[in-house]
Amino acid sequence: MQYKEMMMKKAELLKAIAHPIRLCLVKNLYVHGRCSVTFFTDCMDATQSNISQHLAKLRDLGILSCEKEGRIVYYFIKNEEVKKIVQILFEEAENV
Amino acid sequence: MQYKEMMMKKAELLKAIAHPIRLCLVKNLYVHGRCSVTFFTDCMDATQSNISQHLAKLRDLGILSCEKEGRIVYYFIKNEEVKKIVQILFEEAENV
DNA sequence: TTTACATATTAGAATATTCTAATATAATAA
DNA sequence: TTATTATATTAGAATATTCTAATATGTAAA
Repeated sequence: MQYKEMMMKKAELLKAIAHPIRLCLVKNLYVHGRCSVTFFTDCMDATQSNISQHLAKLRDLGILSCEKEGRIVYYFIKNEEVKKIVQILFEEAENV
Repeated sequence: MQYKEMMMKKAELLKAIAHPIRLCLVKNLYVHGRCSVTFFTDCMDATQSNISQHLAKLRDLGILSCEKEGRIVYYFIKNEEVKKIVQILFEEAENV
């Protein structure tokens, strides 16, 4: 891969999680492993539509993946680099 | 610090480096330790003005710091979290 | 004491992102 | 069936980001 292209790809990865709501989504998924959309809608201060849009963005970029069980959709982190970054960002933090 | 506030701060940190040029800046600084503005202007495909603006943004956020020697300004990474993230992103990469 | 060099600043058009509101879809329960 | 629950999609206004072009500032060499 070319240098410039790599910078664009890595920057895109960072940009995907560089938003308070999306960062909160991936942090919860890092901690809990697997969460439903309703879980996020309940614990976060955002509408269902907005949560769903942010999840879709992360899914489209291949950062998250999901499994449907009945009418509940469970999300989880697919990208290992993202897991490492989340770990670094919150390793000394007390809150979950 | 409150949970939401922390998410905003961490997301802001990520957003600062979530751009191809700024990521390239911090990666070079991670590898070389200390670089002049001209160094970046030469090695990157962007105008002097644009490089300077991106450096200013990173400086304003406390991610970079700089020292002036004569008419040359040398930049370096101040934020340790950013160093760790850059390391993770490029640890397996062959290009520098 | 002017010229060249190194870097910073400003303004604003072009582009991208974000959220809200409304609606759609798909699965289960009544 | 019909209603309810869980999630997704769409449109578009509001806001933020990015780059270019022009100019300013500070330092050193001629």
